[in-house]
Amino acid sequence: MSTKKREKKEEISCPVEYAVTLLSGKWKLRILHALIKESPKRFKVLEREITGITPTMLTSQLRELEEDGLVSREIFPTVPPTVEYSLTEFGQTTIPMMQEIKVWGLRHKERNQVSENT
Amino acid sequence: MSTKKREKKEEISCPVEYAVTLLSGKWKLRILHALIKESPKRFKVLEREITGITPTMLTSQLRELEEDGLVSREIFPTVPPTVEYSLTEFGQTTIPMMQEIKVWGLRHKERNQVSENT
DNA sequence: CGGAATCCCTGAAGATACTG
DNA sequence: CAGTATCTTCAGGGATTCCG
Repeated sequence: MSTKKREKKEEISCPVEYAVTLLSGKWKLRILHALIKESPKRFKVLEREITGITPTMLTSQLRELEEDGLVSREIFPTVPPTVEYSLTEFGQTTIPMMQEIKVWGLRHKERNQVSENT
Repeated sequence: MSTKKREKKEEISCPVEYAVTLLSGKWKLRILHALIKESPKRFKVLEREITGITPTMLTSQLRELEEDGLVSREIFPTVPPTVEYSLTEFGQTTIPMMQEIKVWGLRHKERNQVSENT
């Protein structure tokens, strides 16, 4: 059953809380990032790219991103099954946000390293 | 003990993963958001503003934000103890990112509501 | 007021096995 | 290949209590 605690999205007022609700977790942003870099991508490609994720988690996170309209899923009835994931048009609206997150991540990383190395 | 799983930050290469590691969780972004809106703020003020958070969580999240250099803590030895939290200079580098997150949250919220309410 | 410490429970997520 | 289903574990986080 995919009935989780995600159905009370309507009651949220704060936009930040809203975004957090949709994007929190270790993997959502990583998946979006991978799809922003290149899309569509196959399941296995995502799995290899997102280091540390398990297939189970990848599936569940992709499903949630799909539910939220950020990612679309296309199945090709080939003999070895092929499934491709793409950013939807709405998913692409996350690009500026993801860009800022990436920039900030870089900054913090550098900051951390100068204070820890040498 | 504050020994959590957060000490392997140095091994992370992906900037997005980096940011996620530092900001994941329901509360970090909410706290930053609250402090961006106004800073410094007292513990109780934060607790009231961030609906749903428990004092325990607020404390622990503030400690982690402090460790990561995003937030600073100042104690005033008044009779009823006063503790104020502020964004550090580095914490203020999150402002553009937070702004994008907020903007995106607003977008998604509106999008959701038109498809759910008449 | 602003915490720290403790107890406890739930649910997130890993491992494994099986299917189309 | 791309999943689904099940079982189990473990730690995040709530409630409560106590302290400076």
